[in-house]
Amino acid sequence: MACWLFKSEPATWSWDDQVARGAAGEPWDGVRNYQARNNMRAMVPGERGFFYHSNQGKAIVGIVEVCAPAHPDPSTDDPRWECVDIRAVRALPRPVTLEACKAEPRLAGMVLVTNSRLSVQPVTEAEWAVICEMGGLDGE
DNA sequence: GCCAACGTTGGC
DNA sequence: GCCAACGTTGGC
Repeated sequence: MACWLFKSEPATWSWDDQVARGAAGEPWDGVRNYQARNNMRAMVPGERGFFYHSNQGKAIVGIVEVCAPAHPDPSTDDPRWECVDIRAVRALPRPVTLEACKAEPRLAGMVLVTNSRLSVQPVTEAEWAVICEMGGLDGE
């Protein structure tokens, strides 16, 4: 199973907003970047991702699950754009900051570190495990 | 608030 | 198809 990372500015859509949606989840709409869209197209329901707060917080704060495969983005009529739905799974006991990721040698190749502008990113299994450990989870 | 990095657009 | 101009993102 592939792992992912979703970035959001908390002022626009925060982890708390995501949690408030509960099991119904929320379309991850508004993405207007081909690489990010392609990543969402590759997602399969049940796969998990990290939820990252950009700008304010700059930390991975929770884990989400893809609950609907890619479908047309409801926020536009442009057929080029698609999105998946995600739902909150759990918060990380300890948020993992961008600073901490940069300081961890095992995460040197992580997209969040090397291309911070990509809003929907792939995460390797190894990176997933390291961040779970840093965040206070044994594995997930 | 600044600015560097990056992606997209559009003229040629 | 190239590339300059522009807009946006996001760390600092």
